[in-house]
Amino acid sequence: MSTDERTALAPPTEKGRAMRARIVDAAAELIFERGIAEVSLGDIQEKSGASKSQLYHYFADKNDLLRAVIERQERDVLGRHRVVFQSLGDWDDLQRWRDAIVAFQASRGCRGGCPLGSLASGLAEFDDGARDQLSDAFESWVGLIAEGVARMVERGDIRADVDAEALAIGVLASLQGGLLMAETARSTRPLEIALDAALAHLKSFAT
Amino acid sequence: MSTDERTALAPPTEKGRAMRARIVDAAAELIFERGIAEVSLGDIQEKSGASKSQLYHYFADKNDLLRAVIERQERDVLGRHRVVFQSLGDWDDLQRWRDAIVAFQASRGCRGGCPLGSLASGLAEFDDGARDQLSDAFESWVGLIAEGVARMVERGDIRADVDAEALAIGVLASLQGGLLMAETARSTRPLEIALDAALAHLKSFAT
DNA sequence: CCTATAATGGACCTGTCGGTCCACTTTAGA
DNA sequence: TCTAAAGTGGACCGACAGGTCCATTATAGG
Repeated sequence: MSTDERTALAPPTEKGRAMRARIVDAAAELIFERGIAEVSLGDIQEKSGASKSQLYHYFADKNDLLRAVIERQERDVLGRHRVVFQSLGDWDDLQRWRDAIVAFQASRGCRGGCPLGSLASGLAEFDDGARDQLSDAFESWVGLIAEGVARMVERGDIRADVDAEALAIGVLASLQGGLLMAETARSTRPLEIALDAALAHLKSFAT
Repeated sequence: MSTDERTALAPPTEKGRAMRARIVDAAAELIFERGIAEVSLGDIQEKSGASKSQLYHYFADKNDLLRAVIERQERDVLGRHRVVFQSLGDWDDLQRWRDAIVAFQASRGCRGGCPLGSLASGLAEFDDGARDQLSDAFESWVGLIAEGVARMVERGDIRADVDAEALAIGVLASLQGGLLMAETARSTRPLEIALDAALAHLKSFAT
């Protein structure tokens, strides 16, 4: 599969934008808790209260809606992590970041992995456009983490000769793998261990 | 969803076992290259040369077949990694393990992630039985890696006070995350970096 | 050799999926 | 105030999914 047509991003009226958002939100939530394969347009209709014609009024087809869902999850996830990494102060901040993620997964009973990670796994071999989108999302995420690392370098917490981007990629990979294993085992333990290992690796570059 | 009935594992005749294996192989391959959602029984029929009645002769339903696929992939993947970790000699062996994984993904053009990882991501919120199965598979995998670490401890390469299982979990998480990111980006770079970070973390416990 | 069981082919059924269509109502703004 | 565009409801459709059924052919073992 490759890219299909795309509908205009923003409906002209307030009402339209609200409806469109409700649809995307409903789809995102359903997909997060069931996986892409188990969500039909009918389910999305029911949850959002939209009618069939509304779905096709705001989106060209199911893939177009899917892309909107990716966009939304990217905004959501990156937004939450941005506030951490753009003001990364010290090692304690990083530890708090780790703890917050673990606590969040625990609060969900370890149901569902990473909103972006599971989309990536489910769409990578199905829709090249979606894969590109998700690849960009991961890249931005890495950039965010790398910014935090760079800030710690500036502050003198981390050695100046490190490759901040590579470190960031390592951290994100540990997070993704940890989330997948935690979801599968329904236990936060693998996630905790994976994140601890990632942070320990970071700390090995402490000044 | 929860567990359904299961067919007897081994057909009585040689012919039957062969046909059953062909079906599972075809299903495994299709699912690996397209994802679970994009594979229908019809596709599996076509690829394996089996008829509808054969599918339902050897498997209770689609989920039963899916479970057989998981079993097969577990045997396959763990088998390949077992030969490495059950004879883990030194750091060079680990490096060769890393290189082999990277080379394998590269040879596939980074299409498809981990056969077990993508099944886990796609089935965790859909079939509890499958999730348990995959959770066990990950656990065995961790056990394998931990064995290797333990062997290096015995040889005196790694400090004796480490938690081998925790280290193994960290390594597997990095592998899973790295594979997912590599699949999404269609580049082995994230995988290389993730594995290098994991091995560096291991080496930080070198004697 | 004979018979019970395994293996096979494929027509067929039913539900559901993504997607189309058209008639109707609401709303913005000239 | 009038009208064009936006928004909405829902009947409808063809394709295809998973799954059932039954008739037929191979085959193993007494």
